[in-house]
Amino acid sequence: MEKENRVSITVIRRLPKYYRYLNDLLNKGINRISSQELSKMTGFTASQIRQDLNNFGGFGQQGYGYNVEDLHSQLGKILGLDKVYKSVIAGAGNLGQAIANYRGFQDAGFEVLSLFDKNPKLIGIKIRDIEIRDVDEMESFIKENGIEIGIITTPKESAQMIAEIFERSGIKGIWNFAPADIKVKEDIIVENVYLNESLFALSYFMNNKKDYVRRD
Amino acid sequence: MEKENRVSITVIRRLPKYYRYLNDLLNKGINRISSQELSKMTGFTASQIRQDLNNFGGFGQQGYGYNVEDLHSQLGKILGLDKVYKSVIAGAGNLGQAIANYRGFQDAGFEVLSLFDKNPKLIGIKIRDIEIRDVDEMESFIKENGIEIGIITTPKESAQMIAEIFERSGIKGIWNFAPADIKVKEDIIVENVYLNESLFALSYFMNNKKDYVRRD
DNA sequence: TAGATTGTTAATCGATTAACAATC
DNA sequence: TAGATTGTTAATCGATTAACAATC
Repeated sequence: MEKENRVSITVIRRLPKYYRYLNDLLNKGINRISSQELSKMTGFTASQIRQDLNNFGGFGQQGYGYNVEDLHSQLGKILGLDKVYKSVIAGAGNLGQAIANYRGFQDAGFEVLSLFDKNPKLIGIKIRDIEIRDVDEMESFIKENGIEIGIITTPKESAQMIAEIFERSGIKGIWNFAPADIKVKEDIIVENVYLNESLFALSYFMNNKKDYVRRD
Repeated sequence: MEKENRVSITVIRRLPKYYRYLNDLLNKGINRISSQELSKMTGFTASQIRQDLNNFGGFGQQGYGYNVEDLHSQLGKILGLDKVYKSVIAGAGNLGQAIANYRGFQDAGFEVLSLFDKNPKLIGIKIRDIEIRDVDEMESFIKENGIEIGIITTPKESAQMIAEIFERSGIKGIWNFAPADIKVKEDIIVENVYLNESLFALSYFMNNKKDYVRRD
């Protein structure tokens, strides 16, 4: 809704972290927090935290700090977590099933309506009430059910083909776990989770410990 | 081996991407590439690519570009992918099983020797030859087998406890999938994969499309 | 040799940190 | 009122881009 001049991506990537910490505070029953205390928890500087939050408005109060519940709910709105998103998972292997099973995503408003696979052995099986269907039915399922998010957990060879089905079906966002760059039209948002790249970075840091110990 | 003054983390995080593209080129039988061509493929500027690579040495040749096979192998060495790492997975649910099953990691030299869980129903089962053992045996298993990497795929409530077992056992690097910050002694490298944060970022970008369409 | 492309320095841009007046 | 802490501007730091001489 804001007509801000586009908040930088590095800021956006920190928001979910703030949100998570605020959630922890909420669960602990703490209802007031200063940027300094948040700094200790998150490792970001207090200055940066205040700067980040002020991209979206002045949520704090001088002399007091931030109200945890309020800030949590504001960040939730900013991140779009006040809505429910319907999603499907393409690829019903272990990773797809792991995501379908994970309560955390459902709790945050991301609902998985179906898994899809081409393996006949999997088709018909249910993961926590969520049926695995034939990938041939995916396009019509997405259209009929107003699915907004498509999740790719297939091998990389199938990723582009799946992405194209998503595109044809009117999907708005793709969460891609395949180690491949998928190409879709510009207004579809693609968020990649490159597990390889994360593992390789771990490997690098392990081999160059001296330089990176206690990095953040 | 290098005694460089510590290459910036943003550079390190791009290396696995270069490595992946070079791997694709290798598989296509292409043996020569310029920074300009790499730029087109990766979306990074040619200038940035040359800068990044020159943190580690001059791998190119004026007037020619880079030899794909050579650069690939150099990056592999830099990332530490020329070694084999022994790892164990704590948490034998879907996510743990997905990782144990994923050939890509084994191919890159990350070998999973065992999964661990506390659920008696899972203990004894094998995932692709990899046995699921009782988490009570984890510490001794790690010590006896010289395990270097511990992977956490448990619910967040158990993550810290698992991390402490890893620490006691002499683990050198932790790949953490639990949405929690784990605290271990400084010289253990921790690489976190926060799936929630990735999903929330997707949600944000979907809700602010106008500003972020065709971001990179 | 002429053309191409690197390696590297300098210029620019953007992000982080510091500082402090405003104010609860 | 005194103390605390924000919101915000200015200063610093670091990362990216541009430019070009070196050289294959």
